[in-house]
Amino acid sequence: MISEKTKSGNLQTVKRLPTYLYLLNNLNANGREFISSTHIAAMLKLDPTQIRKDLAVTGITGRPKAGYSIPALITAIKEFLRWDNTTDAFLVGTGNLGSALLGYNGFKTHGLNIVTAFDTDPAKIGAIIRDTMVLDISKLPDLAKRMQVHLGIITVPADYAQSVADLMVSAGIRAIWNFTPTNIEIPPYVVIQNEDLSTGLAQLSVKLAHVLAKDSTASDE
Amino acid sequence: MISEKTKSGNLQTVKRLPTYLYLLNNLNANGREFISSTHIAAMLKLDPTQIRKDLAVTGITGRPKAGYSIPALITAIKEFLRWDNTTDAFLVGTGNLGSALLGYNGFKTHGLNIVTAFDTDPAKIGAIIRDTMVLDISKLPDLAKRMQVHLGIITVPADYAQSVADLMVSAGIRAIWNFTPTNIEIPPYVVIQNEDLSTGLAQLSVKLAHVLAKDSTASDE
DNA sequence: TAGATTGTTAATCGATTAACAATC
DNA sequence: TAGATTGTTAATCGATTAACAATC
Repeated sequence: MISEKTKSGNLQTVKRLPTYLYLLNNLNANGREFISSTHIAAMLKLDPTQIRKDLAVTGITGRPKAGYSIPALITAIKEFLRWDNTTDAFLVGTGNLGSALLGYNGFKTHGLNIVTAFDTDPAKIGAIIRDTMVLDISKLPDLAKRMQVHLGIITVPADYAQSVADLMVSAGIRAIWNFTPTNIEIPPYVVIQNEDLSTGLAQLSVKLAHVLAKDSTASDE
Repeated sequence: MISEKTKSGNLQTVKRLPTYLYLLNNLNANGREFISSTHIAAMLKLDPTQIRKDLAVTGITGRPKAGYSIPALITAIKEFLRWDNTTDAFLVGTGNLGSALLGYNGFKTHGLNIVTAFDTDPAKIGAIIRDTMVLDISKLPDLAKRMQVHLGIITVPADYAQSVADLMVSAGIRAIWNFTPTNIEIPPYVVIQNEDLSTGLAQLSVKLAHVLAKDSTASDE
């Protein structure tokens, strides 16, 4: 029942879909049934044509004058993002960030289920952090194969990121969510998503400097 | 001593600079003094021309045959990103993610100093989380003005994000790092950086589905 | 010197935005 | 009906990549 054309859309579109989904869920909770691209665009300060192009990848068509069915869009976006089914994942590294991710409830509505956490620290192994058991990392390969887990989350110190990734790959993990600044090398049949916070901080720093600089030159404009 | 041309570069370049910086710091720690765009490109799997274009925004020029001075690049990138001086910040919301950010040591090397945390929960107010004091949110406006804090980090539940942002803006905060999925409305003289994890998860989900789908159609290629 | 490398201009690629006929 | 809205093609914009003279 997956779209035959596999019109996967571009990655920029994929990045915007969760934003639309969040907005649509709010509208839906308010009992609203239809929404036009014009209205979505106004709320998100985006271009209406872009909204229509983005929504087109879900296969949902709108109705002239009425717009798009909100429940239909919600279902279709979730299906497109594979958030309609649960994907099991392993997390390695139960420090501050790892523990925070284990406790983040939002993942459940995004089809992500962190089934087991791993660490090397004997003080942590055997513990239960936010309802998730922490096992010795040596147990990962065997468990990954038995549980058919394909997604791995890396929240270890940067120096260990590559070796954890290597272990994951050898265990059959096919997708890695990397929260370290390390540039991890992986084979072509594995995908990686880098979620390094310093990237966002860099952008914010530059933007802040820019907006503060404008203050002093305001008289020039 | 800030560049007179204010050649701010594009945001894509800014996103890549922390990656270069991390790599350069590693090379520097190994005692290496020069590196060419060709070698950086090979290590990061990027285009050499893109590396040269990106590095040009820092004002550092390379030497034909030798490449770029690693220490000079490190200094220049840090200066460009404003990571050479410390910026004070407030954090609102001391849940799982907020606590994790308070404990993240990496921020120090990026010039970010979270001076105070805020919450509304009486059980948390007065506590000290990872060496940072937690105050009642009602203290934020006064303190922001007295301490001249311009950067705010939002790690509250999504429903409260807008009201926290409004409070920050009224207190003189000029840059907001938003970790909620909420589309926050801000005046034009304030900048925002959205760091919603679900965006990255969406991309990874689609990529994983794509790579798993390839397995079954491998015979077609 | 010979050749690896830079810095920059031109060409290409991809994503965003504009224009507009079709439609309910 | 009149007009708000869709879906799509064409135009524009911006970022990446190719080409290459200058250079150490």
